Amino acid sequence: MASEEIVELAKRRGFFFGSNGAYGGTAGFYTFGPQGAALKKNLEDAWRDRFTIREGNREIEAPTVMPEPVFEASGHLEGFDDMLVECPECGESHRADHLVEAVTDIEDAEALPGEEVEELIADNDIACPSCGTALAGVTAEDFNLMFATDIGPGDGQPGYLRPETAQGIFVEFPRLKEYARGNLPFGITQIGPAYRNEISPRGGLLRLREFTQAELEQFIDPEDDEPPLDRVRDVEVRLYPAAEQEAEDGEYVETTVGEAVDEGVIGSPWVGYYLGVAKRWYDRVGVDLDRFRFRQHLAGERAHYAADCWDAESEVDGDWIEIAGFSYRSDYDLSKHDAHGDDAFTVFKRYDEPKTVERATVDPDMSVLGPAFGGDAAAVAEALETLAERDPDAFDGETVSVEVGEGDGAETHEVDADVANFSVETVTENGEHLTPHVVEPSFGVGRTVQTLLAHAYSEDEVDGEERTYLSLEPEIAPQDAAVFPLVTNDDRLTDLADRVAADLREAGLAVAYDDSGSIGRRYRRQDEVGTPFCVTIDRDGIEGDGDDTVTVRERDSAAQVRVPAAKLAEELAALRAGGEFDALLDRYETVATDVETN
RNA sequence: GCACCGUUGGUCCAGUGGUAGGACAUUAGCUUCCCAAGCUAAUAGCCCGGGUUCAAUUCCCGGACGGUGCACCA
Repeated sequence: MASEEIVELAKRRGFFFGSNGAYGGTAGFYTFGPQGAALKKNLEDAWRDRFTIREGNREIEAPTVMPEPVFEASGHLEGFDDMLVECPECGESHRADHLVEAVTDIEDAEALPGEEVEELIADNDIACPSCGTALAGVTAEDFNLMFATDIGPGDGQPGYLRPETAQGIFVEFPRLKEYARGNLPFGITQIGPAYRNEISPRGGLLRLREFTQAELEQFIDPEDDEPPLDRVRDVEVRLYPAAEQEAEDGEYVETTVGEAVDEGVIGSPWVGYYLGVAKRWYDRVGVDLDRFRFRQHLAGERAHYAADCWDAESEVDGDWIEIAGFSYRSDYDLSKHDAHGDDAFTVFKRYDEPKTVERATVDPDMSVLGPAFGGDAAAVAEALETLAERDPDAFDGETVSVEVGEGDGAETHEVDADVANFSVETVTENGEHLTPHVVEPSFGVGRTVQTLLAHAYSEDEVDGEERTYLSLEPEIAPQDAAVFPLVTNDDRLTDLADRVAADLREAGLAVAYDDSGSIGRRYRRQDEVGTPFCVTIDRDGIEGDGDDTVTVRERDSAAQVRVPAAKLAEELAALRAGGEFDALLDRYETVATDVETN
């Protein structure tokens, strides 16, 4: 399949299309049409079913706009931008930090301030790689990939559209841990939009400026918590480890989750567990597993906090695209927010047995320190505490000397040892505060939609006529069924068709009704949007002795079976929930149609 | 951001310095008992702005959008 055909079909049939066409269009923004929105919603429901409900996690919904300090803490404000220099001669833009790194020993020029990078460019006579023009004196412009906005009127506080849904979970951790009653492990999910002001949006739904993520943040105790690996131990996975990617003739490793974890191919059992869960889920929603792999991030591609990171990749139109990332983020995110935010981003971990420890403490007599040291008194007391922990022997003498202040203002004070009230106490510790580690499976919903369409796109011949159809899973297809009166010149058929469609809708099924054109044309319309079952009301079904029956036609095979109208909603609901159409062929009368697919 | 190419009914395309044509689709009617059938009719379009010109969908410049390559992708 070619993605042009998908794009054309998507536009024509209402899956997705570039937004704001009436105003010239806006790059990086796509609108999901009726079919696409339904498909996407079904996919999100399937994700929620698997990663929230069945994993015992809880879902939240956080705002998409967040204040600046959140991103100071997360590192996005500092690290989520690129320093660009534009050549005055040829107009080419280059990464300023990369240019500097290329000619100096500096390894992380991205961390340097702009002025310094500009100086380095001038001092090293760096020239434009494209045309050779000297770049000295050219301003290094920061281009931050976050959308900025103002919160509130006037000089309200600066805010940003979240570049990932994850931050909405991390910042609320102090409260979320309460809802988990302080117990690890627990998982929080969120499905929603995220925003990145991409320099160059490309490839339909593949790189957008607004896109939907489905993320799970699994909070764990790194020492004690282990994933239920046995549930997925036998799941077969195609792995593309970093070592194989770097090798001359690197190959896929076909193995099982259990083996890969046991042999250390997958570094983290938690990551391994979610690779297994995800693999099964991708199969369920209709990803072609022959065009699917897990690729490990190369060392250089990994974020510095990620111990191990794997992407789920699908092949679309000859290219491998990232559709999910599975990373072990350690305590990076929570530690950052703990340091920047007001609340504690830790949980209290109770020891199995309370520990009795001897601890050196001081209880300085402030009524002495106060008059003696004035404004420095509090600092002196604090210094005494620190000293007691570090060097209890210092309190053996008559006086204790502590240093207060920093740099030039530093002062050494002598304190009488007995004023410090030094003692070694025996205290009972019931536990400790620990910063949970985070395992993050993060899914791109739009990219998965694109994958499903590409993998479902099929062409064959029915009765010698070419047809295009989407072989979508019934659970995912935008419509559950379509209802047709075979012909419209018989009120009995149209009346029953109306009734059948209404009944199915009342039963919660998404049903299309179509009485326009020939029956073949109507089948093709539904085939092209992937409707798995078409229900046709014909005269044979109403003229017999017994109850009314209708025919149900399966999309891919065009096989038909005659089902009592009264049973229809129940049977279609079962099919949507994963039932096999072939089982209907056994239980009901099949309909000879002389139709051949190949 | 840069370079090249492109943009004509809903979709896919043809074409022209004097404002356009096809195919498919859609709608209505006739016909019609199972896979894009037929007949009749209808709806519907030159991406936006500026320039040249008596006249621009067509030529020129700029922009937007799309494709490809470069760069980028925490």
